[in-house]
Amino acid sequence: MTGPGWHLYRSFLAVMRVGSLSGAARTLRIAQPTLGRHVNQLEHTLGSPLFTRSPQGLTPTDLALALLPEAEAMESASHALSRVASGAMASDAGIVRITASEIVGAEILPAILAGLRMTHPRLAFELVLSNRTEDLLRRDADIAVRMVRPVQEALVAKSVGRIKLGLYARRDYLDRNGTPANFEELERHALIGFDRQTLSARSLGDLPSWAVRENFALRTDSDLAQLAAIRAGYGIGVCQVPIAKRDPALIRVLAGAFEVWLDTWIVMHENLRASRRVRLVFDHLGQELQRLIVSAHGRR
Amino acid sequence: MTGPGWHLYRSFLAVMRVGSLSGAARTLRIAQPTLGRHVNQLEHTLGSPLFTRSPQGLTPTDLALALLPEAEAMESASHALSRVASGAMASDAGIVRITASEIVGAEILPAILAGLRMTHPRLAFELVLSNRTEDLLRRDADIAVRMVRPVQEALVAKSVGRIKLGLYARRDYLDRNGTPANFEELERHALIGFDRQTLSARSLGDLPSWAVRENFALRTDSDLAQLAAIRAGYGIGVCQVPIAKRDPALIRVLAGAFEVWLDTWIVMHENLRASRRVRLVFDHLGQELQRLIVSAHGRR
DNA sequence: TGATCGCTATACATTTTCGTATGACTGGCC
DNA sequence: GGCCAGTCATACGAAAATGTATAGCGATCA
Repeated sequence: MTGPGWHLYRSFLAVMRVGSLSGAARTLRIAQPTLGRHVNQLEHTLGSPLFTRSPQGLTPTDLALALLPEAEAMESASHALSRVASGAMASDAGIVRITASEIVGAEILPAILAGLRMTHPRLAFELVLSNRTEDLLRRDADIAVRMVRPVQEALVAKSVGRIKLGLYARRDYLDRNGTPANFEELERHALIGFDRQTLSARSLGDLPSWAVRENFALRTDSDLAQLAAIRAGYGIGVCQVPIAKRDPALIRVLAGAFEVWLDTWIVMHENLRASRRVRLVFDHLGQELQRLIVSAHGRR
Repeated sequence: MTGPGWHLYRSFLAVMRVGSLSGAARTLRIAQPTLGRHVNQLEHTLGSPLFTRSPQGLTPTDLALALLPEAEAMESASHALSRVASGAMASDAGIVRITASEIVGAEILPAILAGLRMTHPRLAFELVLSNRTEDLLRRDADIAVRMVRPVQEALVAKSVGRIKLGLYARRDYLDRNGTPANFEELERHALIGFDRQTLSARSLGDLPSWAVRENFALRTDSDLAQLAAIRAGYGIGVCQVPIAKRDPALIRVLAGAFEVWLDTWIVMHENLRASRRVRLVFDHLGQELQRLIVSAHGRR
């Protein structure tokens, strides 16, 4: 009827991650026999074994592998619940979990969050850097910064403008290799691009003809690695204009020919409207991002 | 650190729904003092009261209202977990939870599921009739029948063709009021349409000029009520062609002028790929829907 | 080959949680 | 006004879950 208690699945998750009863018991700070009983009980109610025991530890069965993502989803929900409950009384205390792309999360958010924490020192943040768009509905995060317009009805979305993308290289690279004047010349250069076609690459729409995998002299799906390569003078790559402007050594190339805009949204789950803490962060994030974008594009 | 146990929130949910400790205890089949202790403990760990007690029952505070959707999300995850675990060993036993639009769920699915249950009598189904598209990611259902192409990466989607929509009325209504020959004449008729603009109405794209709220002689957002009104001879309304064909009394009007196609998808969560039971239903549903659609449009 | 380390499984005392019984209170109804 | 049906709160014995201590087993290494 009403499924097994949550603590059974918590123990199950720990065993799946650690691989042994003893180790899992240590991480959960409970006794090992307790954990063993939990697993036994879960197996008993399910009617099938979850692990094959051995003196070296426990190895999961197919059933355990099938159950894993579901148990993880429940864990996400549990964490979300704890977050909402955490600073429920005070409006400016508690945890806010934010997801964003790697670039935004590493280059833009830290400064904004630092400012926010100056005025609200009781806030704490959790950052999840990923390009998956489903984090909010699964409640893996409270707030998301996304480059695509959200379509789900249960989400509260706010547009913060469009971020411009441009091609950049470090000054000394261009001094050594020359500055390309058109797309044809680009192919002779050390291009930095994606490895497999990632979501962030796809979101740019149809790719120009030179932007194919074979032309890239450095291929990686990590946007941060691409940025680092540009900064290291490796070659020419795509970079967000507001970020590139902070580094005087980075020079924009083919400014007239290559210019792409990324629609930027900040999104939160509808349920969190009532949480003043999340709203506070949501509003602040919206203001700062908006300010950042218009100021960067104002003095272009 | 690790939030309060799930049983506390389960008790919390029951109290929120029933409104009293005693009543909630009855629904959960536990003792009333136990439930009271649960609520007390939850309030203690949160640091704030959740309810204001009175001899008439408990009324929730703002904090309780904020926590409610989160706790419900966790309940959904818990149910999904139980479903996956339920018939884990056998491939054709257990519960499969399906969500679909009202029309599909009430007019099309029952027959298909009945056939499936003939060959697999140990299957059980749960039907959720709603037009919300987020049910799958929130794990409110295992399988969804949707009229929009899913965009989330975590979903496995299969197209089953396009369902045709047409304007229909019962024969005797047309005998009494005449058959419209063009859209202008349509406005003199008893039109059946939406009340507020619903999602299913919006998914049709831009609406024709006569399809505005003011022209409707019966306004409801329930697709089932619209269908019932057509069948009752109330007037002219939109109906799926495969469904209308089953009722000889329903006559299509303006067949050449009004014709809209609904892309139809059947979707399941990626996590459930390993579940043979869900796959079984997924495949069967896909086959039957596909068969239904092509046969209906073949002998048009 | 014997010592050691890590693992799981069992035995028993302890703590926590739960259920039954009961008291105290409020509101409606005759 | 007094009775009754409903509520929440408290007391105490019963049941369940947990922790400590220990035995048994396999792998590794000198």
